[in-house]
Amino acid sequence: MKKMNEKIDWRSICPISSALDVIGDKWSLLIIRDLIIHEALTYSQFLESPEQISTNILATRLDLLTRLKLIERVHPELASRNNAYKLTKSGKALEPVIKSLGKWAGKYRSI
Amino acid sequence: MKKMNEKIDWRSICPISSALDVIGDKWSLLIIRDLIIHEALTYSQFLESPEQISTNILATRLDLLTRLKLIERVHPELASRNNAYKLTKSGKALEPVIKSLGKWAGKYRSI
DNA sequence: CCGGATCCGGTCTGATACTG
DNA sequence: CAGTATCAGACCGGATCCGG
Repeated sequence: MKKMNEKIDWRSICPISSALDVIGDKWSLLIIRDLIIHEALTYSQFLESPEQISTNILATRLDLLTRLKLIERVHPELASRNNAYKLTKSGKALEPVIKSLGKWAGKYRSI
Repeated sequence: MKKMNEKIDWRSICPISSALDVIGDKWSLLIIRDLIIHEALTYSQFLESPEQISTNILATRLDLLTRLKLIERVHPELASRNNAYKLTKSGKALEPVIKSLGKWAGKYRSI
């Protein structure tokens, strides 16, 4: 551990390491972005996203995000066919993060 | 360093995709976090971070972030020895993103 | 068809050793 | 101190296959 003698609030920044399994992955964030925009999406609807995620990657990410409880099935009682995914409460709570990220990108990474 | 995936550039359309070049990578984000906290750090100081980045990864990430103009050398006129890195203006502008991410992690991901 | 699972070549990662 | 070189293994992603 490093010394903590700064003015910035360390505790609001340090948990970043724990968030890395979510935001440290490109595809996971894109899935969350899509769900923020569209509320609920099926497996094949994710595949239609412009970024062209491949099926195996999508499957592993959906599984990961489900186990992390950031997303969940819209109708858990149904079979997988035509079942959609939506954000959980903690998944929705990422919206400010994604929005501030989008704001930054629009300002500093526009072409 | 070469581009990792040279396909159709959807990043020009979606700002989030464009931002994922930076924050879609675990180590890049940690480097930026460290620089937000410490203002300026040398190569070996990065290596002391608790996450234990390895030397080759650190070198490639510092190079990537420099080329993206998110970080820069504190004394460009000096040789690399004892030279530190700091955030550029656009790098600093990521602070709100990182803070909101930290806030989310602190609330929804137990430390 | 839909929601994945499996296979496989190629790329990237990261621990370690090494160099100026 | 600030990086390279190396190399095995993990991971990505495209194609294909499979169960319901």
